[in-house]
Amino acid sequence: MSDKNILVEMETLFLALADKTRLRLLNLMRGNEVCVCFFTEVLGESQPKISRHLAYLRNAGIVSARRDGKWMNYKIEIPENPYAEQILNDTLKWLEAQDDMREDYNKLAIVCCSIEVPITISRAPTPKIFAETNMNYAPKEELETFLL
Amino acid sequence: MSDKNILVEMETLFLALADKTRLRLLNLMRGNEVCVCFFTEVLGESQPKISRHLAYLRNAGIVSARRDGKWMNYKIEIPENPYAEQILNDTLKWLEAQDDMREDYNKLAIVCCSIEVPITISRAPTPKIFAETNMNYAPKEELETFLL
DNA sequence: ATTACATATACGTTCAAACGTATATGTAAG
DNA sequence: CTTACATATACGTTTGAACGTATATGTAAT
Repeated sequence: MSDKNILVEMETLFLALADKTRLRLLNLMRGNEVCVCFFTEVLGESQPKISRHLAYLRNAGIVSARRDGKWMNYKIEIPENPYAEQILNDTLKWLEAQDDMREDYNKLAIVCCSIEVPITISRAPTPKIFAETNMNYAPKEELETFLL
Repeated sequence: MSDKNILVEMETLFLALADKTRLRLLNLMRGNEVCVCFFTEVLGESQPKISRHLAYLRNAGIVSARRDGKWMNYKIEIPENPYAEQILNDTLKWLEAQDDMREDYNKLAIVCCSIEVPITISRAPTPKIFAETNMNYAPKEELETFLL
Protein backbone atom coordinates (compact mmCIF):
# COMPACT_ATOMS: atom_id res chain seq x y z
CA MET A 1 0.00 0.00 0.00
CA SER A 2 2.66 2.52 0.98
CA ASP A 3 4.53 1.72 -2.20
CA LYS A 4 1.63 2.41 -4.52
CA ASN A 5 0.85 5.64 -6.21
CA ILE A 6 -0.74 8.20 -3.96
CA LEU A 7 -3.85 8.34 -6.14
CA VAL A 8 -4.33 4.61 -5.73
CA GLU A 9 -4.02 5.00 -1.96
CA MET A 10 -6.61 7.76 -1.92
CA GLU A 11 -8.90 5.83 -4.21
CA THR A 12 -8.65 2.79 -1.95
CA LEU A 13 -9.56 4.80 1.13
CA PHE A 14 -12.52 6.53 -0.48
CA LEU A 15 -13.83 3.34 -2.03
CA ALA A 16 -13.74 1.72 1.39
CA LEU A 17 -15.77 4.60 2.80
CA ALA A 18 -18.20 4.68 -0.10
CA ASP A 19 -20.64 2.07 1.10
CA LYS A 20 -23.53 2.34 3.54
CA THR A 21 -22.91 -0.97 5.24
CA ARG A 22 -19.21 -0.26 5.73
CA LEU A 23 -19.99 3.16 7.17
CA ARG A 24 -22.39 1.58 9.64
CA LEU A 25 -19.74 -0.98 10.58
CA LEU A 26 -17.15 1.74 11.15
CA ASN A 27 -19.64 3.65 13.26
CA LEU A 28 -20.07 0.64 15.55
CA MET A 29 -16.31 0.31 15.84
CA ARG A 30 -15.53 3.87 16.85
CA GLY A 31 -13.72 3.44 20.12
CA ASN A 32 -14.50 -0.28 20.26
CA GLU A 33 -13.21 -3.63 19.31
CA VAL A 34 -16.36 -5.45 18.26
CA CYS A 35 -17.20 -9.08 17.60
CA VAL A 36 -18.65 -10.06 14.22
CA CYS A 37 -21.77 -11.58 15.76
CA PHE A 38 -22.80 -8.19 17.12
CA PHE A 39 -22.49 -6.59 13.71
CA THR A 40 -24.87 -9.06 12.15
CA GLU A 41 -27.27 -8.68 15.06
CA VAL A 42 -27.28 -4.88 15.12
CA LEU A 43 -27.34 -4.27 11.37
CA GLY A 44 -29.74 -7.11 10.69
CA GLU A 45 -27.69 -8.21 7.71
CA SER A 46 -26.55 -11.69 6.72
CA GLN A 47 -23.33 -13.03 8.17
CA PRO A 48 -21.56 -13.45 4.79
CA LYS A 49 -22.44 -9.90 3.83
CA ILE A 50 -20.99 -8.51 7.05
CA SER A 51 -17.94 -10.71 6.75
CA ARG A 52 -17.23 -9.63 3.19
CA HIS A 53 -17.52 -5.95 4.06
CA LEU A 54 -15.19 -6.42 7.01
CA ALA A 55 -12.73 -8.15 4.68
CA TYR A 56 -13.00 -5.20 2.32
CA LEU A 57 -12.21 -2.77 5.13
CA ARG A 58 -9.33 -4.96 6.20
CA ASN A 59 -7.88 -5.04 2.70
CA ALA A 60 -8.13 -1.28 2.62
CA GLY A 61 -6.09 -1.15 5.83
CA ILE A 62 -8.81 0.61 7.80
CA VAL A 63 -9.57 -2.15 10.29
CA SER A 64 -7.70 -5.06 11.81
CA ALA A 65 -8.97 -8.38 13.09
CA ARG A 66 -8.09 -10.30 16.22
CA ARG A 67 -9.16 -13.84 16.86
CA ASP A 68 -10.45 -14.77 20.30
CA GLY A 69 -11.30 -18.41 20.24
CA LYS A 70 -14.23 -18.86 17.91
CA TRP A 71 -14.85 -15.14 17.79
CA MET A 72 -13.33 -12.55 15.53
CA ASN A 73 -13.03 -9.02 16.82
CA TYR A 74 -12.55 -6.08 14.54
CA LYS A 75 -11.30 -2.64 15.37
CA ILE A 76 -10.44 0.51 13.51
CA GLU A 77 -6.82 0.84 12.52
CA ILE A 78 -5.57 4.41 12.33
CA PRO A 79 -3.85 4.91 8.96
CA GLU A 80 -0.16 5.81 9.02
CA ASN A 81 -0.67 8.58 6.52
CA PRO A 82 -1.74 11.67 8.49
CA TYR A 83 -4.03 12.86 5.70
CA ALA A 84 -5.82 9.52 5.62
CA GLU A 85 -6.01 9.59 9.41
CA GLN A 86 -7.60 13.01 9.29
CA ILE A 87 -10.22 11.94 6.76
CA LEU A 88 -11.06 8.79 8.66
CA ASN A 89 -11.46 10.74 11.90
CA ASP A 90 -13.65 13.33 10.19
CA THR A 91 -15.77 10.53 8.85
CA LEU A 92 -16.18 8.97 12.27
CA LYS A 93 -17.16 12.32 13.75
CA TRP A 94 -19.66 12.79 10.96
CA LEU A 95 -21.18 9.41 11.70
CA GLU A 96 -21.23 10.10 15.41
CA ALA A 97 -23.28 13.23 14.84
CA GLN A 98 -26.09 11.41 13.04
CA ASP A 99 -29.19 10.20 14.82
CA ASP A 100 -29.39 7.04 12.72
CA MET A 101 -25.85 6.14 13.68
CA ARG A 102 -26.39 6.86 17.37
CA GLU A 103 -29.34 4.53 17.13
CA ASP A 104 -27.15 1.78 15.74
CA TYR A 105 -24.63 2.43 18.45
CA ASN A 106 -27.25 2.26 21.16
CA LYS A 107 -28.56 -0.93 19.72
CA LEU A 108 -25.07 -2.36 20.02
CA ALA A 109 -25.01 -1.45 23.70
CA ILE A 110 -28.38 -3.03 24.21
CA VAL A 111 -27.45 -6.22 22.41
CA CYS A 112 -24.19 -6.45 24.30
CA CYS A 113 -25.58 -5.74 27.74
CA SER A 114 -29.15 -6.85 27.80
CA ILE A 115 -30.15 -10.12 29.37
CA GLU A 116 -32.54 -10.59 26.50
CA VAL A 117 -29.95 -11.17 23.82
CA PRO A 118 -30.48 -14.02 21.37
CA ILE A 119 -28.93 -17.22 22.66
CA THR A 120 -26.62 -17.41 19.69
CA ILE A 121 -24.55 -14.48 20.84
CA SER A 122 -25.03 -14.71 24.57
CA ARG A 123 -21.44 -15.81 25.16
CA ALA A 124 -19.72 -13.57 22.66
CA PRO A 125 -17.08 -11.22 24.03
CA THR A 126 -18.59 -7.92 25.11
CA PRO A 127 -16.77 -4.89 23.70
CA LYS A 128 -14.59 -3.33 26.40
CA ILE A 129 -16.37 -0.05 26.42
CA PHE A 130 -19.55 -1.80 27.48
CA ALA A 131 -17.91 -4.45 29.61
CA GLU A 132 -16.34 -1.75 31.76
CA THR A 133 -19.64 -0.09 32.59
CA ASN A 134 -22.20 -1.25 35.11
CA MET A 135 -24.75 -1.70 32.37
CA ASN A 136 -24.66 -5.47 32.17
CA TYR A 137 -28.08 -7.00 32.09
CA ALA A 138 -29.80 -3.66 32.36
CA PRO A 139 -33.34 -3.64 30.99
CA LYS A 140 -33.64 -2.22 27.50
CA GLU A 141 -35.57 0.90 28.40
CA GLU A 142 -32.98 1.94 30.92
CA LEU A 143 -30.15 1.48 28.48
CA GLU A 144 -31.90 3.41 25.79
CA THR A 145 -32.39 6.47 27.96
CA PHE A 146 -28.94 6.16 29.42
CA LEU A 147 -27.30 6.08 26.04
CA LEU A 148 -29.36 8.61 24.15
CA MET B 1 -29.55 15.56 -1.81
CA SER B 2 -30.30 17.19 1.53
CA ASP B 3 -33.49 15.15 1.74
CA LYS B 4 -31.81 11.80 1.33
CA ASN B 5 -30.54 9.58 4.04
CA ILE B 6 -27.25 10.68 5.53
CA LEU B 7 -25.58 7.43 4.52
CA VAL B 8 -26.54 8.05 0.91
CA GLU B 9 -25.06 11.53 1.12
CA MET B 10 -21.80 10.20 2.53
CA GLU B 11 -21.69 7.41 -0.01
CA THR B 12 -22.18 9.92 -2.81
CA LEU B 13 -19.34 12.10 -1.61
CA PHE B 14 -16.90 9.25 -1.15
CA LEU B 15 -17.79 7.68 -4.49
CA ALA B 16 -17.09 11.00 -6.16
CA LEU B 17 -13.68 11.12 -4.50
CA ALA B 18 -12.89 7.49 -5.23
CA ASP B 19 -11.47 7.90 -8.71
CA LYS B 20 -7.99 8.90 -9.84
CA THR B 21 -9.14 11.07 -12.70
CA ARG B 22 -11.64 12.94 -10.54
CA LEU B 23 -9.02 13.52 -7.87
CA ARG B 24 -6.68 14.96 -10.49
CA LEU B 25 -9.47 17.20 -11.75
CA LEU B 26 -10.23 18.46 -8.26
CA ASN B 27 -6.56 19.12 -7.72
CA LEU B 28 -6.45 21.37 -10.78
CA MET B 29 -9.53 23.22 -9.55
CA ARG B 30 -8.29 24.01 -6.06
CA GLY B 31 -8.57 27.77 -5.93
CA ASN B 32 -9.38 28.02 -9.62
CA GLU B 33 -12.19 28.06 -12.06
CA VAL B 34 -10.80 26.05 -14.94
CA CYS B 35 -11.87 25.53 -18.54
CA VAL B 36 -12.51 21.99 -19.78
CA CYS B 37 -9.96 22.27 -22.56
CA PHE B 38 -7.16 22.70 -20.01
CA PHE B 39 -8.20 19.54 -18.19
CA THR B 40 -7.93 17.44 -21.33
CA GLU B 41 -4.61 19.06 -22.18
CA VAL B 42 -3.03 18.67 -18.75
CA LEU B 43 -4.30 15.17 -17.96
CA GLY B 44 -3.79 13.91 -21.49
CA GLU B 45 -7.15 12.20 -21.43
CA SER B 46 -9.91 12.17 -24.03
CA GLN B 47 -12.48 14.96 -24.02
CA PRO B 48 -15.51 12.68 -23.41
CA LYS B 49 -13.75 11.04 -20.49
CA ILE B 50 -13.00 14.38 -18.85
CA SER B 51 -16.51 15.61 -19.55
CA ARG B 52 -18.11 12.55 -18.02
CA HIS B 53 -16.04 12.79 -14.87
CA LEU B 54 -16.89 16.46 -14.53
CA ALA B 55 -20.57 15.57 -14.90
CA TYR B 56 -20.12 12.98 -12.19
CA LEU B 57 -18.59 15.55 -9.85
CA ARG B 58 -21.37 17.96 -10.70
CA ASN B 59 -24.06 15.38 -9.91
CA ALA B 60 -22.35 14.76 -6.61
CA GLY B 61 -22.60 18.49 -5.87
CA ILE B 62 -18.85 18.96 -5.57
CA VAL B 63 -18.32 21.22 -8.56
CA SER B 64 -20.38 23.71 -10.53
CA ALA B 65 -20.17 24.72 -14.16
CA ARG B 66 -20.34 28.15 -15.75
CA ARG B 67 -20.63 28.70 -19.46
CA ASP B 68 -18.50 31.39 -21.06
CA GLY B 69 -19.32 31.42 -24.73
CA LYS B 70 -18.10 28.17 -26.18
CA TRP B 71 -16.16 27.37 -23.07
CA MET B 72 -17.29 25.66 -19.92
CA ASN B 73 -15.56 26.53 -16.70
CA TYR B 74 -15.71 24.31 -13.65
CA LYS B 75 -14.99 25.17 -10.08
CA ILE B 76 -15.18 23.47 -6.73
CA GLU B 77 -18.41 24.01 -4.86
CA ILE B 78 -18.05 23.92 -1.08
CA PRO B 79 -20.66 21.52 0.34
CA GLU B 80 -23.27 22.97 2.68
CA ASN B 81 -22.77 20.17 5.17
CA PRO B 82 -19.80 21.15 7.36
CA TYR B 83 -18.62 17.55 7.69
CA ALA B 84 -18.58 17.14 3.94
CA GLU B 85 -16.80 20.47 3.63
CA GLN B 86 -14.16 19.32 6.07
CA ILE B 87 -13.54 16.10 4.19
CA LEU B 88 -13.34 17.85 0.85
CA ASN B 89 -10.87 20.36 2.23
CA ASP B 90 -8.76 17.62 3.77
CA THR B 91 -8.74 15.88 0.42
CA LEU B 92 -7.61 19.00 -1.38
CA LYS B 93 -4.83 19.54 1.14
CA TRP B 94 -3.78 15.95 0.72
CA LEU B 95 -3.62 16.40 -3.04
CA GLU B 96 -1.74 19.65 -2.69
CA ALA B 97 0.96 17.93 -0.66
CA GLN B 98 1.74 15.37 -3.38
CA ASP B 99 4.54 15.84 -5.88
CA ASP B 100 2.50 14.25 -8.67
CA MET B 101 -0.33 16.66 -8.08
CA ARG B 102 1.95 19.68 -7.92
CA GLU B 103 3.32 18.54 -11.24
CA ASP B 104 -0.19 18.49 -12.71
CA TYR B 105 -0.83 21.91 -11.26
CA ASN B 106 2.39 23.31 -12.69
CA LYS B 107 1.54 21.83 -16.03
CA LEU B 108 -1.74 23.71 -15.90
CA ALA B 109 0.12 26.95 -15.30
CA ILE B 110 2.45 26.21 -18.16
CA VAL B 111 -0.37 25.34 -20.53
CA CYS B 112 -2.30 28.43 -19.52
CA CYS B 113 0.57 30.88 -19.69
CA SER B 114 3.07 29.59 -22.17
CA ILE B 115 3.27 30.98 -25.69
CA GLU B 116 3.82 27.43 -26.85
CA VAL B 117 0.33 26.15 -26.14
CA PRO B 118 -1.42 24.06 -28.78
CA ILE B 119 -3.41 26.25 -31.13
CA THR B 120 -6.64 24.52 -30.15
CA ILE B 121 -6.68 26.07 -26.71
CA SER B 122 -4.80 29.28 -27.41
CA ARG B 123 -7.90 31.43 -26.94
CA ALA B 124 -9.46 29.61 -24.03
CA PRO B 125 -10.08 31.66 -20.88
CA THR B 126 -7.08 31.64 -18.59
CA PRO B 127 -7.93 30.76 -14.98
CA LYS B 128 -7.93 33.90 -12.87
CA ILE B 129 -5.16 32.79 -10.60
CA PHE B 130 -2.82 32.66 -13.57
CA ALA B 131 -4.31 35.57 -15.46
CA GLU B 132 -3.62 37.83 -12.49
CA THR B 133 0.07 37.02 -12.35
CA ASN B 134 2.79 38.39 -14.60
CA MET B 135 3.53 34.94 -15.85
CA ASN B 136 1.88 35.23 -19.25
CA TYR B 137 4.08 33.91 -22.01
CA ALA B 138 6.87 33.06 -19.64
CA PRO B 139 9.20 30.35 -20.91
CA LYS B 140 8.53 26.93 -19.49
CA GLU B 141 11.68 26.64 -17.42
CA GLU B 142 10.95 29.86 -15.62
CA LEU B 143 7.43 28.82 -14.79
CA GLU B 144 8.53 25.47 -13.50
CA THR B 145 10.97 26.95 -11.02
CA PHE B 146 8.58 29.68 -10.03
CA LEU B 147 5.80 27.28 -9.28
CA LEU B 148 7.70 24.48 -7.59
C1' DA C 1 -27.64 30.08 -43.02
C1' DT C 2 -23.68 27.51 -42.91
C1' DT C 3 -19.55 26.19 -40.82
C1' DA C 4 -16.37 25.49 -37.16
C1' DC C 5 -15.52 24.75 -32.56
C1' DA C 6 -16.12 23.37 -27.41
C1' DT C 7 -18.46 20.38 -24.80
C1' DA C 8 -22.02 16.97 -23.57
C1' DT C 9 -24.36 12.79 -24.18
C1' DA C 10 -25.74 8.16 -26.27
C1' DC C 11 -24.45 3.51 -27.23
C1' DG C 12 -22.29 -0.77 -26.67
C1' DT C 13 -18.72 -3.17 -24.13
C1' DT C 14 -15.85 -4.41 -20.29
C1' DC C 15 -14.90 -4.93 -15.52
C1' DA C 16 -15.48 -4.73 -10.68
C1' DA C 17 -18.47 -4.62 -6.80
C1' DA C 18 -22.36 -6.45 -4.17
C1' DC C 19 -25.40 -10.00 -3.13
C1' DG C 20 -27.65 -14.63 -1.89
C1' DT C 21 -26.64 -19.19 -1.36
C1' DA C 22 -23.72 -22.87 -0.47
C1' DT C 23 -19.64 -24.53 1.52
C1' DA C 24 -15.01 -24.39 3.60
C1' DT C 25 -12.05 -23.23 7.61
C1' DG C 26 -10.81 -22.89 12.20
C1' DT C 27 -11.79 -23.48 17.13
C1' DA C 28 -14.00 -25.36 21.24
C1' DA C 29 -16.90 -28.78 23.51
C1' DG C 30 -18.39 -33.34 24.32
C1' DC D 1 -12.34 -37.65 17.08
C1' DT D 2 -16.72 -36.24 16.19
C1' DT D 3 -19.89 -32.48 16.57
C1' DA D 4 -21.29 -27.82 16.97
C1' DC D 5 -20.39 -23.19 16.36
C1' DA D 6 -18.35 -18.60 14.49
C1' DT D 7 -16.59 -16.82 10.64
C1' DA D 8 -14.59 -16.77 5.96
C1' DT D 9 -14.62 -17.81 1.25
C1' DA D 10 -16.29 -19.74 -3.38
C1' DC D 11 -19.66 -19.50 -7.01
C1' DG D 12 -22.94 -17.63 -10.07
C1' DT D 13 -25.73 -13.60 -10.93
C1' DT D 14 -26.94 -8.86 -11.11
C1' DT D 15 -25.82 -4.05 -11.22
C1' DG D 16 -23.33 0.03 -11.96
C1' DA D 17 -19.20 2.43 -13.21
C1' DA D 18 -15.71 3.46 -16.73
C1' DC D 19 -14.30 3.58 -21.31
C1' DG D 20 -13.84 4.29 -26.54
C1' DT D 21 -16.31 5.73 -30.28
C1' DA D 22 -19.77 8.15 -32.47
C1' DT D 23 -22.95 11.80 -32.39
C1' DA D 24 -25.77 15.56 -30.48
C1' DT D 25 -25.98 20.28 -28.50
C1' DG D 26 -24.93 24.90 -28.02
C1' DT D 27 -22.26 29.02 -29.28
C1' DA D 28 -19.47 32.03 -32.28
C1' DA D 29 -17.62 33.28 -36.71
C1' DT D 30 -18.10 33.83 -41.60
